[in-house]
Amino acid sequence: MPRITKEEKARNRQNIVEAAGRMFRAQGIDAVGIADLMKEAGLTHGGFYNHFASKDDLAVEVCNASFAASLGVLAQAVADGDAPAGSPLRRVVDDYLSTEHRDAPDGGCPSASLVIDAGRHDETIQRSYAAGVEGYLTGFAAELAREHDGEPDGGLGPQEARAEAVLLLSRMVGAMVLARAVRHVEPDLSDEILRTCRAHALD
Amino acid sequence: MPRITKEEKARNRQNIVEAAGRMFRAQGIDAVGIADLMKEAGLTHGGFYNHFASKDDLAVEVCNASFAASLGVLAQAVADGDAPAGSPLRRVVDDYLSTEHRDAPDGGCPSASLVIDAGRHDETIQRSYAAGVEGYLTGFAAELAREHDGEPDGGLGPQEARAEAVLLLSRMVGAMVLARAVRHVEPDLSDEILRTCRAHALD
DNA sequence: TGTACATCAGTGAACGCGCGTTCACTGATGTAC
DNA sequence: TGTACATCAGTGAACGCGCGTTCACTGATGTAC
Repeated sequence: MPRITKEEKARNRQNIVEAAGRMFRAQGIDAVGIADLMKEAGLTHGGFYNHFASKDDLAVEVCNASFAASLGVLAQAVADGDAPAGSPLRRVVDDYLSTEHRDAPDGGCPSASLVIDAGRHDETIQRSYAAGVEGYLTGFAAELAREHDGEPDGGLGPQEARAEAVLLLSRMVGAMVLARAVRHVEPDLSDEILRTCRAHALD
Repeated sequence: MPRITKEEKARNRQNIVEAAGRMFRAQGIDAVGIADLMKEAGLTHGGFYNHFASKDDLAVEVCNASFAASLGVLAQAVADGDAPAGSPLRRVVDDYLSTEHRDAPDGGCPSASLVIDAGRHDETIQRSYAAGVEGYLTGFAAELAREHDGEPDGGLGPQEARAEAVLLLSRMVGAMVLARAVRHVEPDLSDEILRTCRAHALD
């Protein structure tokens, strides 16, 4: 059958990245084999190296793509502005700390799903991860400053907004990894962690 | 040379658990091989199964032992009571979110080092992990209630203390895993995360 | 536009490696008498 | 207490397996003329 169209090759590559995005986040980078991955993308394992120099190479691209997608969702929520359901950050926090996000790590925030994998792999992966975290912090800080703008006490200064962003991300990531770690054996505890942090994340 | 004394066997077993405690926390359960482990304990790999039925079996014991040791430190801090440096919780938080704890995961809190490993392994490991988390929460809640006791506004009710404990643990675990994930490529960001959360963890 | 040929994406067998686990063996310890 | 023997912790080679990666091969696509 091969050789294949250029467009088809590009589509195959895209499929690999997307399959890896889901699988790496759900199971961890090391737990996913090239063969599994390629099967999920509808291909056989041998062709992998027509697209990527190595598994780590793919992991970097996946990390970048996952953060880009995730930050896009954040930006969209902000762009939608204040809705009946509350401020954009309120909605972001509620979505983030939802049971749906906990139970579907394959589509979720890479800050939480890749937090341990990042530190244990290539420097290039760590750099991609760190850049993603920085992106989250910048986005949060900007929105925090905006939402507190024009308040009686003068709102939030840039350093305060940044500090609040760091606190917010730490709480959300911590709550999510803990909730995921205990969810199979202590579902009530898992729910409690999400619920409590949802209620107080924006304090 | 073998056979060996009963006491010596017990000591060897203890050495294996301690070596695994350090290595699993520092590198992750999957990243540590039986051979590495046994070498660190001063033995050869073949003897492993004289002590444990499987690697997962050891991991459960290590998880239990790590949490027990870690909770012992917490209890000790509480027993020492209020010192010049501040309340027991103040000192626990400062130690937890210190750069030393970040840079020496092999001796640190298993809530943070094993948080991803737990969810990806045996149910028995998850149960051990969940029990450890529950232990932390109970300890934090008790101490929080104690420290707020006799305050003008009547202190903290049990549910409030429990909620504060959940928030506190989530913040500390989140800050620590994030700080560790970015420390090699963005040391300033890593320090910032710790510093900011240290300053506000007890708000 | 049509033809001849080079390219190269996909296939699936194969390679080398390291892993968790098993095994035959050794010889000092533990124990029965 | 002394002796004979069974036990069993440690050793290191070996097993089977799955991994990341490589390779020879195929045949449709892309391209040069």
